[in-house]
Amino acid sequence: MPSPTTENYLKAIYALAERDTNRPLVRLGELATELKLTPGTITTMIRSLAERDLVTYQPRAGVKLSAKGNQEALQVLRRHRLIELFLVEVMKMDWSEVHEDAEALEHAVSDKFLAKMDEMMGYPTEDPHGDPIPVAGAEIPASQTRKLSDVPSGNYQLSRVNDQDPEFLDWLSASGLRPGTRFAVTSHDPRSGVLLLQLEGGAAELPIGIGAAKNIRVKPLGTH
Amino acid sequence: MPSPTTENYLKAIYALAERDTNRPLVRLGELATELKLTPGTITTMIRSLAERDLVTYQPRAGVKLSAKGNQEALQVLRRHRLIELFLVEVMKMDWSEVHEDAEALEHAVSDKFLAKMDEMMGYPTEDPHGDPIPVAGAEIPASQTRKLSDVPSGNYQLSRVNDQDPEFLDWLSASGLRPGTRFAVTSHDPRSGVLLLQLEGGAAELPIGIGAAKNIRVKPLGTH
DNA sequence: AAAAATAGTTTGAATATTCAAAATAAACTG
DNA sequence: CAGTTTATTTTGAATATTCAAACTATTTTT
Repeated sequence: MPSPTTENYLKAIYALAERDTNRPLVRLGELATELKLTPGTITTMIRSLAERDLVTYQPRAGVKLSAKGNQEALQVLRRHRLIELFLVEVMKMDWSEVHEDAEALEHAVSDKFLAKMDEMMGYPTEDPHGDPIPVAGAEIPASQTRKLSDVPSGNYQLSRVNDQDPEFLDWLSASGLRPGTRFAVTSHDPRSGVLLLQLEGGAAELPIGIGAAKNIRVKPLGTH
Repeated sequence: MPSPTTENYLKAIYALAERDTNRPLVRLGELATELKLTPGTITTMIRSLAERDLVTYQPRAGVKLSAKGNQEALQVLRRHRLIELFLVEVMKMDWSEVHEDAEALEHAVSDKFLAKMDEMMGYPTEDPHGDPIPVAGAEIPASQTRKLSDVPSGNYQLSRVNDQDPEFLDWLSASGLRPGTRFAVTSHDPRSGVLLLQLEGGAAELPIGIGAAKNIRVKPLGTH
């Protein structure tokens, strides 16, 4: 059984690789930032992960999850997301306050407890942020979504939110933006760095910065 | 925040002190057995706990929880027992399989999550084994119960079970013995080491060994 | 291409936790 | 009480994880 620390490294590598879709290698510096550790620590730990065949390590270039490491990472992710959903659905906690709790619990829940949660919620496939809940043994379908920051004007549905900052999540809910919400991008000004969204049923247009939009993934809808 | 390891030591000291009611000092050897660690390890760790004022340590004699250590221990116990009850009541897990899960989760749950569980179950005062759930800031009332192994013939109500072994717990439930169950002790033979119990509504008498009876605490009932 | 900036690695050290084995103290025994 | 047994402590060492600071490779600038 990998230690919590190991699990966190694998999760971070997975997340970074997915973030800027399909970068072949994750640089160690990114990991240092993500995990808030010093570069030297990362190098040391990555060496150890490589010895255990959890990652492929190319010194000075970066790391990549091995098949084994990927599987591990998906299991952690599954636990994390199932727990988040559980906290929101069953424990009635707010989606903005649920991430940290899940972060701790994901290293402590047994398979049995996990199975109970899963069953209790009817085998859900998405967590409260719209992220897919990996299933043991199954591939995660390559996401059909695009970053809100990269998208032309048109109609979209909010798919996932890749930022766990409670402030941000609160602002999102307050603005009516949740996974599943439909809206139109009415303008996108690269100079000011502001997009304007027209929510379904929303009166005024909602401005959102490019930086924030990077952490939001959307699914294009027909122009209907 | 004490580490999980620290929490486990404190919990173990508390449990051992309570077990043979009010021994002034817990010997390090008992701790070694309880925690399944070598004696040297215990000595080392106890020294560190003493430095942090969590215990009073008398070399070669034993340890005692300090006020601070006691408070810590009670908090861990509260978490543990609330979680056990939650797993049984809400997650529908069997009381015999719940201990290990709680053992892991007790170091990972946030105050918020704990509060939600507490509220959800209506602020319960006892866990599935009949053990009291400590409340922050409140004393635990000195238990009015006696060990089944020490008790004369008469009527009793099962109060607590101080053994987490799933086999044992399963046998107990199968025999109809749960916290709250009423029964009479009809005979107690110190030579054979067997007690006979007559369960309320139970047809035959139930024999139980002295060793097992030591881990069961009962409340005397009037001879009614 | 030499200089400067950036990213990554190495080294030496610290902390927390654990073990095995040797040393010591205390308790028990005849 | 001398000898043995048992409990505890000490010592030396290991593992996992982390840091700071010195060093090195790579990339970017000029």
